[in-house]
Amino acid sequence: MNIADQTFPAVDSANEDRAQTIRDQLRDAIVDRRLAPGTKLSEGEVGTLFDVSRTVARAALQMLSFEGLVRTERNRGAFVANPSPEEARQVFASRRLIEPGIAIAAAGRMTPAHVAAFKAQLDEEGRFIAERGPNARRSEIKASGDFHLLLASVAGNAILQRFMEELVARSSLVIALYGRSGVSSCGHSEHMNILEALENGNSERASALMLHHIDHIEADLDLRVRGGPALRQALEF
Amino acid sequence: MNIADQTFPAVDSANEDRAQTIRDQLRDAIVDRRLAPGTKLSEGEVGTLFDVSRTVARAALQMLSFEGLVRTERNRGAFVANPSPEEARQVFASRRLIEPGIAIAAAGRMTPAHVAAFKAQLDEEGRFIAERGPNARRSEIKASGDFHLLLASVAGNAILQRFMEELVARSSLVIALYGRSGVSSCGHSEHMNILEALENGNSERASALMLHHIDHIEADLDLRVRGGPALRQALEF
DNA sequence: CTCGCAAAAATCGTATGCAATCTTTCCTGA
DNA sequence: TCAGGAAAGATTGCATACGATTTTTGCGAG
Repeated sequence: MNIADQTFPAVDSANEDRAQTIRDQLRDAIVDRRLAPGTKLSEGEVGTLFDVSRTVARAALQMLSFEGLVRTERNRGAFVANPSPEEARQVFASRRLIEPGIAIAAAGRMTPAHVAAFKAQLDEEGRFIAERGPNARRSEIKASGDFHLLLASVAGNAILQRFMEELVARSSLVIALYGRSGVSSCGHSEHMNILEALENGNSERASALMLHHIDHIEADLDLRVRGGPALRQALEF
Repeated sequence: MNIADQTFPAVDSANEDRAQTIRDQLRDAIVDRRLAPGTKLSEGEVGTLFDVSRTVARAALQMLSFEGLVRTERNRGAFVANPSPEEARQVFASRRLIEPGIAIAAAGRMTPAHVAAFKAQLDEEGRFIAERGPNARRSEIKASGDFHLLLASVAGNAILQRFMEELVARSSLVIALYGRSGVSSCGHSEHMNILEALENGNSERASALMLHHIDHIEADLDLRVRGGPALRQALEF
């Protein structure tokens, strides 16, 4: 897969920072797996695709590299990240540490508006699971991540929210790479249980459910190294 | 305080990324309080000081803005961050969530070499506390942060380590801004207690001590808004 | 046909230039 | 004297240019 095969919506909200817009689009493409891990993102190509100069494209790539979604090598360029099993484990270890606390914080701040937003989110999630098709799975992974991001935004801590944005994005990459199959529908019901606990203000239960949920997601991964990591990296897969 | 009043060591390890070196130096200057919150960091000045073009200076400032140490405003430039009391609370809320878990992870991975490194670190910390002088306090804050960074590196999770780097740096800013006085010596003894628990592999105790330690640090802050935050921001203080 | 090496092409790192925006200065009129 | 506003200056956003490094291509020897 080459980045030139992608098409990107025009950058219309021009007033804002263009590099940020490009970063968001590339992040979506990576998380959606439209850009495969290892894909080279050359500054020139990105610039041409988004109709900006290399300067702006470079800034966007730098941002993604901070988030761990792309890896940059000096004088060689930027590549869509290809997380190792060890990195995958660290992503989930971090989530286990942070997300139960976020669930507790969110439980104490739920409003009816939040509940409605969660319901809408879970509805959409359910719809993607019902669908069966090539990009339904992508949408499903994305929607599942959005549930966790919504939770983080309710928790009301901007720093933790940013951490979660990074962790969720990296998780999506990891799931795409190492995911076995269908914990997803199971995950959907777990999301609903978590929401129920949140609605009842039962923070302890929400926290415990979240912890189990993360364990389940990770348990669905196959993190055995296959073929040796050196070869994989050498082949840029 | 103006950035031009600062002096920076020459960038000698030239082979590496120059923007990164500049970022590190600026970060040290901010954390050490040699650059006051609100100080303008113009691309041109930074470039001149480090003898690079604005392109490179800009990249360094962008990195710092990702870490939350500088705030950038479009068409206006970059300023040393001036965390609000609310931001300060969020920093410590994040640390309360993450650091006890880091302590647990670290307790299971301590080696004699790690213990020695911690002892050296605590010795240095004690030396700075003994000293009394204008920049002894700076060094003290920095050394105190280094203890937490050392702990994070022992925990062996690169992602959490990066999160902690950001949180410790922002904490240093917060302490410099809102710190009352001398919990620091008290903090030193708490560090020693934590190390003791780590040495004994008593992860539960290390975790609990860490949580209290963070509480103590935050309790020493005076987070009441003085003069109204709008005014402060308007005056760039 | 394959291997090795040199030339060509592509890509990156960085400096610099120009237009747009913001800030400061200074002048004018009340 | 002071408010208002225009012009000058400073600074940022972005594009482009050029040397340095890497990758690819092409060619000749074995």
